[in-house]
Amino acid sequence: MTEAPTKPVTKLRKSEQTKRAIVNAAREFLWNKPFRELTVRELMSITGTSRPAFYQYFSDLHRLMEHLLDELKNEIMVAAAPWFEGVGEPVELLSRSLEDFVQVCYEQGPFIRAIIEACSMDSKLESAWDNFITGFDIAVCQRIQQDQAVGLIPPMSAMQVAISLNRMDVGVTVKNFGRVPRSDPTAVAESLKRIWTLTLYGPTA
Amino acid sequence: MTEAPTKPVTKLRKSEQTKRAIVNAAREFLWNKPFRELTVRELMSITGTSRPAFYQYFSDLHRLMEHLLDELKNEIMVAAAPWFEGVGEPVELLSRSLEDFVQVCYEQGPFIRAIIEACSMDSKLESAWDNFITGFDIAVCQRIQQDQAVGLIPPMSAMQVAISLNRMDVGVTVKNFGRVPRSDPTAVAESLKRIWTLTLYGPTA
DNA sequence: TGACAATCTGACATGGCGTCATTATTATCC
DNA sequence: GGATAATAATGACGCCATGTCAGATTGTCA
Repeated sequence: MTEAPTKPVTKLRKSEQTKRAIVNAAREFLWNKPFRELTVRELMSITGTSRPAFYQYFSDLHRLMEHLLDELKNEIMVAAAPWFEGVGEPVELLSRSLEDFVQVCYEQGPFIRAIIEACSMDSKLESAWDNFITGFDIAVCQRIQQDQAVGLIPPMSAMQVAISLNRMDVGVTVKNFGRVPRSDPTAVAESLKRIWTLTLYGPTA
Repeated sequence: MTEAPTKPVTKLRKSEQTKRAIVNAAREFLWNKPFRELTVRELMSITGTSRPAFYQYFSDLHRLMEHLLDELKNEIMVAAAPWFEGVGEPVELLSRSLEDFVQVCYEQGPFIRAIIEACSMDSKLESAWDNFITGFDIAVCQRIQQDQAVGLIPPMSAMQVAISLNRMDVGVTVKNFGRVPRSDPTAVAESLKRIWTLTLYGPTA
């Protein structure tokens, strides 16, 4: 995904290996400590190699976070897919999607928080995150309009509601799963499911 | 509020004046540019005085943001008060509180965003913000439980729902009002009112 | 083995930060 | 109004993290 297509197949063993080591070190660090305390020196001291070596793989720490964001995107998209694409009982689908979504957020909580915190410090990363979540807004909006067309969801500003519910998910994730020890994901999922379904489909739980 | 009670009344003219100038310069800056671009040098160049002078009033930029947070707290509290304390039709009160709340968020949007962004960079400011919003969580939670006791709000985890709805408000504020040009506050308020009332009081709009 | 490319490193320049000791400016009192 | 004490502002300093070299080291082929 990040690879250029015209790249020789051989000779990249060691390089990829070191890059992976850096990413792992970052994950290890960010699981327990906030992004603002992450420094290139400390990060590379975890991996064992020297500080300038970092810049061979990422132009700065924010690019590293962009890499984490890319990896996160995939996981999230898979989890949320059912409600977006699926045919079947909408309330049921939404419920399942939210459960899977919350599960991913639980597992990735500290990383998600780190990415969001890093956004405040870098313009490009901020744009990348904004693109990601705006895509989500649009997807939810379309799904709402789809169900509105068949009368399942009452008239309302689909986009505004989509934005609101998505921002809620993000905030709830950061609050409950952003730092270890994390909250119980079941209770969080229950609450989110209630708000989403009540807002969109009314009292049909 | 920030003043110590045992302070001589005289002799503070010039000092307060300069401090005010710094805060104003910060507001001017943050209305258009993100917090990460705010530097002590540039800030003081707006006021005309030299860089070290800044440290006579704030130990660093984050303390300055803490000051903005204090000023924000007051405005928000006043706006949200009706639903919290008031007696009367709960749905009506909630509706009014949300409208006033959204109005404040609209007016203060870029500052709110700046405060939140600054939180990522400073542990103390982060705590201050967390205390603020946690207080809000508790207040909302209590209000929910109060209405649950009389059967107006169905059984649900009051605290989880309070947290979720509050995080939604924050996220929506940052998204819609965080940068100029800002969205139309009426549409935003409509959407929030819908979600809050549907979630808590069911279809009674 | 020789030599070429990939990878790493020590050393440097930059820029913002926060803190002095010192100077300039107020404010107060006689 | 002028002297004096308190308060405010300044220039210069050291610190720390960053990002970038040129050069050394490593690994891999012919």
